[in-house]
Amino acid sequence: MTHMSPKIPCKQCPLRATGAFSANTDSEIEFIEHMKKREISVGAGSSILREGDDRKELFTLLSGWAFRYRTLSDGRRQIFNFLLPGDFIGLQHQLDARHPHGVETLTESTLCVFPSDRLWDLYRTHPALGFDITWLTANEELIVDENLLSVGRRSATERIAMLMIHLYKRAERLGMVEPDGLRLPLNQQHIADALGLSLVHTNKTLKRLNAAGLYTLKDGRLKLVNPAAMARLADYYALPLRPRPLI
Amino acid sequence: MTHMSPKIPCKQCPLRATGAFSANTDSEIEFIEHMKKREISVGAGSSILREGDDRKELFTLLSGWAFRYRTLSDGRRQIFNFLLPGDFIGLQHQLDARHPHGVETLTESTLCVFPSDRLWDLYRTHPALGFDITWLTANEELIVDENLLSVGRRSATERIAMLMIHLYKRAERLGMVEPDGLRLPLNQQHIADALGLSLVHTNKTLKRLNAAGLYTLKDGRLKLVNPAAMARLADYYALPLRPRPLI
DNA sequence: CGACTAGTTGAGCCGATTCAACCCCAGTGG
DNA sequence: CCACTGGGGTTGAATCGGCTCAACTAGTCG
Repeated sequence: MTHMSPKIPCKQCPLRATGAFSANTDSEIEFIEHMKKREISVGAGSSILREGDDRKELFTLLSGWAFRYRTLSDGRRQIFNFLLPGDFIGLQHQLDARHPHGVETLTESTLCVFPSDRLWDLYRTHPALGFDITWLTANEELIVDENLLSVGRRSATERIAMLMIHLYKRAERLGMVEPDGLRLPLNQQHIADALGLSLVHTNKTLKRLNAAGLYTLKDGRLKLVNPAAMARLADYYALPLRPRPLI
Repeated sequence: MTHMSPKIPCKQCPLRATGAFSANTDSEIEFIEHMKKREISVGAGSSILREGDDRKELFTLLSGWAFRYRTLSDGRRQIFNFLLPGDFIGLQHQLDARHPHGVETLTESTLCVFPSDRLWDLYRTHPALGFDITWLTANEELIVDENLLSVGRRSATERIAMLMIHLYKRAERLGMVEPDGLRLPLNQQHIADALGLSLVHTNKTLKRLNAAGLYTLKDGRLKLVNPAAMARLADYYALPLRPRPLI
């Protein structure tokens, strides 16, 4: 299921064309390109990192959806976050011999692969890129904080509203929302595992929100019928969107 | 409640003497010392960062306990993590004009204060320190991940076991565990808010764990009577302890 | 002596869980 | 061509973990 693809030059990176990312100097882009060992394409449901792995590679998700998760020894699973194009993967696996998380794709995906032994070079020769990596890490933490707030203190209905609006906004920023809606590759089990709910209760809550006219979902295409009501439900505040770094 | 204290030279930093932190070069320590604008001492229950603040300062907790939290508009509060000496505070507040979290002390504390406008200098002139900041950020994220797993997928009993063992190990590493136990400055409301539980249920669950002989708590001194049983309950695995960076 | 904070306990309720069917549909293989 | 299979979704019923409400205790501080 994994193939090497022809390596896309970073200067022509399709992500940079979206305008969602901050600009880099030519020298920085050259460095990233040099650091990029290869590019892989995988199918839906592929493991990128396994729990307990000590793989020494870093990734940028170039296209597709994925998620980070961890399971308890009896199989209970918690999804920490969903990953969208531009997200950086694998830092935690480098820093520590910790029991880290797993990463699995939800759709066909392509990833840029970076050997971690060049990470130090990156900090040394291009401090601005080092800064960017810190930014990405801190940003990932903000999202996990937000999820923790949901799971700890929001009701099932509020959690689902929060997840939908949050994913929708992130995807929108990347230009992934098409006229007929946003292609959502999650099934209800993923939603349940991200929100700390059971599958059955997730199903019933989804139906209730749907019946209340807050969203439509046809053939995996999500549309928010009443984003304002959804945001109110979730106690969500839209944030000013600024370009974010891309490695 | 806030005073400036005589600035402790970083070379004689009491935290570095614990052996829990990785060594730095003289030049790095000098830089940190130069960047450290001042040192503040605050009482228990002081706000270091408020939600919504856009304060442009960074902190290292030098002594004492604190916690990071966020509240929903109707007052429900989620504690993301407890902060111990050596923890770095305030990065998220720099990166984004986001609704970030608040930080509040649990005990009298002292903090090193760094102006954030020298952060870029740090990356530029001492890339190893930049790397360290990324490490600290990624580490903080690991802890939040772990908390999210607890709140999402563990039972009340398991969550409390996890919190106790986790805090105990972190404090132990810093040499904060004394013969009569670990001084725990949390009340049951803090525990409830960290674990996504109600106060009443937290109380009952604590009593049950106590009656089961898993821990004792007298005058705020925590002792784990049966750490192995506690770890089994929480599905917790001890990790190899390696020195961690200190800024 | 209030007044306040932190902890404790019982009763009743409800949101969410588990268990168990059942449906639909896209493959797949005989 | 159709029977079989498996993944996802849906639904009802019974149960339970954790919630809310409410009251009470112990200690501390002014």
